[in-house]
Amino acid sequence: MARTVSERADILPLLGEVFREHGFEGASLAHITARTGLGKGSLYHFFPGGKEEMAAAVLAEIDLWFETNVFAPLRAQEDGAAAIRDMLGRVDAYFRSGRRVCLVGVFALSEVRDRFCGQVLSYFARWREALADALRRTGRAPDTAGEDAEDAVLAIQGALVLARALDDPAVFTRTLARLERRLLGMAALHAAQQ
Amino acid sequence: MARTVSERADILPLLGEVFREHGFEGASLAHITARTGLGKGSLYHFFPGGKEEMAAAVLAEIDLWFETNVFAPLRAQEDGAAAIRDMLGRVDAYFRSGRRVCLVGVFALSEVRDRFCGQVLSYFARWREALADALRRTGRAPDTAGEDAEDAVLAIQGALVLARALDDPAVFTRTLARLERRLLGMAALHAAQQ
DNA sequence: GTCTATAAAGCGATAGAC
DNA sequence: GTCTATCGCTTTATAGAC
Repeated sequence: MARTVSERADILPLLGEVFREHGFEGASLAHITARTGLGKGSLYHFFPGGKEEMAAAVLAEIDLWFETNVFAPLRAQEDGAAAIRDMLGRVDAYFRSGRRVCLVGVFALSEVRDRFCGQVLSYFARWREALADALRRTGRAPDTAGEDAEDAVLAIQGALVLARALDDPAVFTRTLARLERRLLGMAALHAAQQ
Repeated sequence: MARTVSERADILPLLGEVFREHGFEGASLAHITARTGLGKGSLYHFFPGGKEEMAAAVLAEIDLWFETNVFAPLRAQEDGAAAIRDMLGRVDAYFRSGRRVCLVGVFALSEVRDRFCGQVLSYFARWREALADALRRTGRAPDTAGEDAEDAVLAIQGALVLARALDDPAVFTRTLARLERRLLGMAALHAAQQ
């Protein structure tokens, strides 16, 4: 691990990995110092609030990344189908084709959800709404777009669970391919019908 | 909490709830003694191997319940469509319509998966295969049944994540309804085509 | 079978030197 | 900004009385 002077932003990704792999409770300071190469002194210099502040900062960084690279493009890109295809590509890259887990999902499942309730809820709610927006632009009926978007977001989370449970990242890859068909396969059809 | 002499089998469900709510690392002996009403002496009398043995016993109990009430009926019931409908009903009841989380899924996501690797993998693999079996009996093409079963199992897990993240159990209920349509809605069609 | 007392280790967090 | 030393508390686990 690099032993030079570091910045808070540099260690956030490393912190993220530790929380992803061990969960909030399992992510001990010992794990964190080992992964980051920083002593407790440095850690508490950057995060006076301790572990809770570290986790909140990681969540905020993840949130910003998804807002910038996933949610905003979903809302802004005029071609809904292209927007959805881009989302699936970025999601595949972010989750390393099923080899990396979703920290927000991990937090959601345990009782630490309550500590980060707002951040967890907002992440998934905005993902669902942004995807529903894009779906409507593909010509999907407004009243089904919401449920279809929810179905897709939840499938991504479930695929991460199953891929890890079965120790088979291909589950995730297959799921993304199926989602593309489910979300876009009928888009041309819908559009043509109008 | 009942203060009389207890049996190992009586405390397993309570242990399950603690592990579900806090995860393996977060489930401290303090939480466990509080929930079960048993002192450490009793706990170590029943589970000499400590927390790890407790978690393994809970996983085994869950496995047995699903084998008996979900997997076996899926494989045995001649009417595939009825078998799948039964599964969805029992899953809805087990997960309390989205208010209860899947312990095996929770374990799968963190690094404790490695400790219970075999049990976690077997649970999901058998669920997927049993459901694929039932799907084939509805007339679904053998080569798509496997992927459709995988999609359903993973949707259930994802719905539990999202329901908790959004603090909205209805996400789970909606997902089960959608799965019934997706798995069986076209069953009559498939059967009729033959 | 259940309890309390206790051991030994690990935890998150702080202080203060550099 | 980084480190080491240390505090006080919680952790898992054991021992032994009842």
